[in-house]
Amino acid sequence: MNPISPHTGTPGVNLPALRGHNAALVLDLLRSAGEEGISRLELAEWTGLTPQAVSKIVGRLRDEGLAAEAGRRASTGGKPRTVLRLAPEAGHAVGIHLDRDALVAVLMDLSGAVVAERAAPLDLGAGSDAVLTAVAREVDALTAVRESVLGVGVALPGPLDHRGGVLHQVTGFPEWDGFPLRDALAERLGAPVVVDKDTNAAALGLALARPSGGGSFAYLHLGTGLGAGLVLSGALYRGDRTGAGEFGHQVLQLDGARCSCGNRGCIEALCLEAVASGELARAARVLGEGAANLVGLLDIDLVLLGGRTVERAPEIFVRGVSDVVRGRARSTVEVPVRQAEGGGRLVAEGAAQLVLAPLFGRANVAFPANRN
Amino acid sequence: MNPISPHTGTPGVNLPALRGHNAALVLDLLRSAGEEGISRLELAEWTGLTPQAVSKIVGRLRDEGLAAEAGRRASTGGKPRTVLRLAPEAGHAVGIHLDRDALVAVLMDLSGAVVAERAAPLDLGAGSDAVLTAVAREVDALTAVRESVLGVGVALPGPLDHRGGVLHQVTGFPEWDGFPLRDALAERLGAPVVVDKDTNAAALGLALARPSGGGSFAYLHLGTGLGAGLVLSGALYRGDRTGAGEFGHQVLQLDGARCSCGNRGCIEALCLEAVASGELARAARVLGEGAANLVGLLDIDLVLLGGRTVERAPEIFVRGVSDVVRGRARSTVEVPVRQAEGGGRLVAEGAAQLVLAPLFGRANVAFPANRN
DNA sequence: TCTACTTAAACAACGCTGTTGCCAAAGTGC
DNA sequence: GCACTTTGGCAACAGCGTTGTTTAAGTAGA
Repeated sequence: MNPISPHTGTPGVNLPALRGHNAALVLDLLRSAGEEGISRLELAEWTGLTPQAVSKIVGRLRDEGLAAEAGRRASTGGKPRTVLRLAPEAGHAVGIHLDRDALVAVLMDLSGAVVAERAAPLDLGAGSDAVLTAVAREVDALTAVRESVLGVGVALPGPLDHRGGVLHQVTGFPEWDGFPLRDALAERLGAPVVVDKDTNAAALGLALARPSGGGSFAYLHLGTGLGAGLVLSGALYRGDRTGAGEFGHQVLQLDGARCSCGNRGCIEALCLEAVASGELARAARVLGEGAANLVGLLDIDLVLLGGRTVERAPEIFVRGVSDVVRGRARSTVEVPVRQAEGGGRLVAEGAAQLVLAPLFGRANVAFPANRN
Repeated sequence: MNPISPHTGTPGVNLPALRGHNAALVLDLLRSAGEEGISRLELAEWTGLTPQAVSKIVGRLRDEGLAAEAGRRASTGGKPRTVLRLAPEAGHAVGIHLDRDALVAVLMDLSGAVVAERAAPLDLGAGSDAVLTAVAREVDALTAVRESVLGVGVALPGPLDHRGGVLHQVTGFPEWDGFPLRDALAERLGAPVVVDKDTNAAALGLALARPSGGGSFAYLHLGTGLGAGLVLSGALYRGDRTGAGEFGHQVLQLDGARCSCGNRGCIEALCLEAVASGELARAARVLGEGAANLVGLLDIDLVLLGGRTVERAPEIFVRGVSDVVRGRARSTVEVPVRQAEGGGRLVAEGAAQLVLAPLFGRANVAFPANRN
């Protein structure tokens, strides 16, 4: 039998697919425009479609309750442009961040605004049933009043398979190996569920928060471990087995100190050892060398830092990483290093965006019946 | 003014764009099918389009001379399927590989077969006029008889900007800095020209030669320098400034030996130093550590090795890199390490594919009026 | 040799897409 | 008030893939 089966290749595009693509595109521009709104003619310019086509698409979105008119611009000598805005309350998503010892949950509307938030302690090692119960409790609490909940996004430490929503051996918790989290949770909640790595969710959330669609950045997460989320040319890059972003075990020191993974000289080992001994500047420098490797290898424009360890002393890490990245730059283009905004809610927000992003054509997500 | 200008975002899709996409898709499947050919119904299964839609598309391709019927399959109880094949002679592309001391040129037909080949010594430092003259001579020699030459692809060591076709300071040859190679050559030849890094061209050629569309691999080129070409989920990844694949100056040894780039512990420095002292196994091991970093970071399925230094002792390098990659693997999936096929012609073939790939929707190429 | 059946591909009518041409609506400026 | 500018809806249209039907070209069995 052929190793490659039909229908897994690049899909052909028919008229419904075209319609969906253009509608998602317009919806994404409405989302980006936010409170300020955007006119039909501007949508036409941005999409390259004719104004009339945009009018039709906007009309359909209005009929579905996803968009609404909201005032008008100042006139430039003729009829003033009608401002269109996304209807944020037309849909909601729940985002769940499962960490080793805590659970953070948010309810997000279509605009990306968090409308409700919960947090609870959690023992990820307490077994699947206890964790599922905890998740269900938070989801129920958040969605008690709301309707129009499109789905639940769950982000947790990897490794896992985002397509199937199946966990591999979550670091330190071997009992999760092979657990079909997505399907188990979907059945329990009676709602669609998406599962992804915490770093991927964070990167997706940060990508959607950026004004421009394009651009490439790395989100480096330094907490109890070290991982990365990669956004390349505007799209979250997960790799074919959700393995991309394995940043912590990049070797940075041949024959260096032994790491818990069995190899030597991993960034994570070097970095965490420096943190443990209180030498944050040295940890930042090590992180910076790894970041500079990423920047060079992947032509990255921006480095964002997050995670509990970073949040404890953000200036030291931003400064330290920035210095190394600037020093190693081979191009004249400056690559900024910043702390990721969002703080403790960052991953949960990204988890909610796992559900919302496909509506805006920003999928790269394991939602059922999606190509990625 | 808005930092992001209209029409640079994700483009809307209208009917001509849809038609072009589907036609390119079918053409790509015809290309992949090669000598064996493919039937209309198989095309329909692979694209997800209806058989009737495929029939129409195939009809148009036949009218344009790009496809032809070529016999029929064995019957399975009814009318036998008509086999369709790409018409390889319907178009040709020239691929030029400019290296520091040599020029390799190929003439390639639509199927990817090399129909003519030339090689000549070259001094990349002899000035733009001399190099352009040499290129024009080879192009003229290759295209003397042929018509239907779609364009010329040029691959050379970076850094450069593939979108604008402008060189930056080619390592060791500062006089090329800022030279608009694409436009200068296009004017001289009177034909469309595409310019890209040698490693990118090689990776593109290797990607198109693979049977499956998807998959991620890294092509590592070890010659007078060390670089990489990255194919991620089936698409060549160049980065927004053609900077991706800067593999040689990944730091692998903090505070290691000084590299020509000014930093310390770069893979290129470590690797080439080992090569210079005849310790190929050590060079291979260093290369392997870098490769294992890539494999982990980018969830890569396959590592291909090429370049003159590798070709001098391929078994040593394949074995050495493979051992390290296997030893560092964190997943159960085996990542094969192989020598890249194509030998000295690899980059020139990839350069020709820079021209052809857009026809098959495999663009990711700086061709005029292309989105990437 | 004939008939029934199966499979492939073309033909015709269709629905839906974005596009084009035209016109009403809603402002500004003199 | 009038001329002009700009926005956006309405109607007709061309072109896309889809659906329903027919024709072509084989196999299998009596």
